[in-house]
Amino acid sequence: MADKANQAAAPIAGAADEAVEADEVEILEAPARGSVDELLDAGAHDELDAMRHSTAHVMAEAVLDLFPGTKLGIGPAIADGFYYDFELPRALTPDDLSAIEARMRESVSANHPFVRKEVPFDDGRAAVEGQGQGYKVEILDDLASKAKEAGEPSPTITFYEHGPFSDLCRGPHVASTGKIGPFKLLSVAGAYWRGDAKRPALQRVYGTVWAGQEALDAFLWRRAEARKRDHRKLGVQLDLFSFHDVSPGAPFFHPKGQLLWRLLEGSMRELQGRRGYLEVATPIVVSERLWRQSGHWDLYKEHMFLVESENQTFSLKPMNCPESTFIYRSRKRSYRDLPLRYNEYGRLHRNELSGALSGLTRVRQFVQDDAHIYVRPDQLMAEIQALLGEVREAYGWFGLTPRFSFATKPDKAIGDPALWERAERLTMEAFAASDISYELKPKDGTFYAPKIDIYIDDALGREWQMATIQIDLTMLPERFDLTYDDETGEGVRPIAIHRAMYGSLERFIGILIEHFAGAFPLWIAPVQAIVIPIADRHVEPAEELASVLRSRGLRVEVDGSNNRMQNKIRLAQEQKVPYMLVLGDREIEAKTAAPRTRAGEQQPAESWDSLADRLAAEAAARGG
RNA sequence: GCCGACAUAGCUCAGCGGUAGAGCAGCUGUUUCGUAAACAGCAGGUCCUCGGUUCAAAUCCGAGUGUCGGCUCCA
Repeated sequence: MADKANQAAAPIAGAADEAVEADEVEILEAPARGSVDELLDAGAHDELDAMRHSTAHVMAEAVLDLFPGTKLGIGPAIADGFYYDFELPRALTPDDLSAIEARMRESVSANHPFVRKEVPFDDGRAAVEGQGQGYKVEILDDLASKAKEAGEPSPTITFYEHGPFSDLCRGPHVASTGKIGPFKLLSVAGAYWRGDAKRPALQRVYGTVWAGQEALDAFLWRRAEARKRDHRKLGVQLDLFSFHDVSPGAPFFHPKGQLLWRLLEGSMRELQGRRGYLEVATPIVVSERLWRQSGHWDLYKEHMFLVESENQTFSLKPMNCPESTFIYRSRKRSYRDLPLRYNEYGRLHRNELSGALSGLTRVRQFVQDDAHIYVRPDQLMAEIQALLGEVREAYGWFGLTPRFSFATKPDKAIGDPALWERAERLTMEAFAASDISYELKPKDGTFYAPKIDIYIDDALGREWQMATIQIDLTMLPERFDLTYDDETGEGVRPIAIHRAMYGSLERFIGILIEHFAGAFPLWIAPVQAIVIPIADRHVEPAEELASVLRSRGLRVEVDGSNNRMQNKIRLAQEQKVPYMLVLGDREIEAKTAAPRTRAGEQQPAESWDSLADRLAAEAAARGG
């Protein structure tokens, strides 16, 4: 992102350089003011970035003013705002943030111009060192050594000044502090200098700034909305799952959460059955010998849970792939056997850092809807095409539109280059044949496989990486010595495709909760309809109606409590039950029901049977 | 793992050195109601755990556990 921003900013910086020759000093023009949408439409994202970066400078000015002696780290523009890393004598509190914000507003009101100064390297380094800004000195020394490696002299460096504040900075900036739009400081968090746990921990202050008040408000609304939809909160509210300290990083699924899980799993099983997958199950506790053979032992050991027994070391499997090869090799395979599609709902354990755990999205154990497909090289393209179709179908169940990326051979890759070339070409042809566009990510594949990643944007416009398809040319086939006999009886290596559609079921459920804000589509709603009898005398008919609906496979509850109807509706609404069926004298007499949807829509009354047929059909159709 | 914050009833939170509180949920009773909260009563807590300071600790200090915000989107 920052790289992109910097590249995009390059022409501006170039123009500035020319002006510098004429005048020594260049003031960059401020971006045109307007809504963020206008800026984006105008392709002016980098100008918004310039403003964000400028705001970071103003924040640094304020912090330096309030906490003299503060050492500055870096302060870039980021996706929705900016941050700056500081080394401070004490931890910042929320009150400090307000004080910093107030001080920043003064600087903005003063409308200090941003002034660009270009100085020879050594002078700049001396100045920074004189200010006691050790981190900046380190940045400069890195620049110098990089230049030296490239056989170039130390570069000229630039400072940006506004008012009393001066900072080593590549720019660009807005013309003056007054051009900074409405902003807000958001949070403070720890961050290592250069992301390195061995280096000092700095305090990172995050803020956001936008071109206009509406844009800031919209951002803050999205942020608040995301908080409301937080799956950790909704999971408790909707009684789907809970977490307990006896097993950090692992959810306890309640009946409704487990039901949701089984519906997702069932739907995928149905698709896989149609596509000729064969479900397998492999052991969870596996000898370390397997991981030595697969190569995971060296690379992944510290993330594995180890178990000792009778002088042997076992691990809880962190991935399924090596084990499916044992099934492949359990008998001699013929070219006629392929493609062989093994799918497995395997429970995996990965010992993530305790600080990295978070709800359902970062867990220590999860289930992957994994599959390993062994194909002949001549079957590769057709199989990829089929897989792309599977992705589209499965994501369609949730009304999600998948986006695809394709990552090709990295520099340090293993395996036959000709095979790589062929696999990449066939994959691109499969995309073309499926009429699917994709983003090409050159050299971004894994060391053993070109890789297709699938992304979605959720209801709040957040991007999530979901499914993945890896075309494994060498890892499983070579390391586990997989072969099949071709027409001439000669042993040939198959290609192994690793694929997961949901990825981790846990994470997928977390994303669905946030995407739908807990209001699941009918087909996965744990309770699809609730019958609400108005008075006691209506409870028995309510049970009758529920039976009719249940006989069509619908998941139905009856609220037989002595609450008032209004309260029953409110509770059902809070549980995001798709259909509420209020039953009183009128309905019972006519044997009808008039559904109220959770959106508050009142649907016309219809007979119990036709209602049951309609809802059952809606559920069977899946779809978000 | 590291930095910072937080941990009080099932949930959301108040109390911040002097015997533990509210709303919601729960239970019991009354109410039988027409599309987002009927009324009353009752019950509910090793104030995360362990240690320390103090006449006295939910409150202050230390350690542990868990949760939350982060830990290159690089001048």
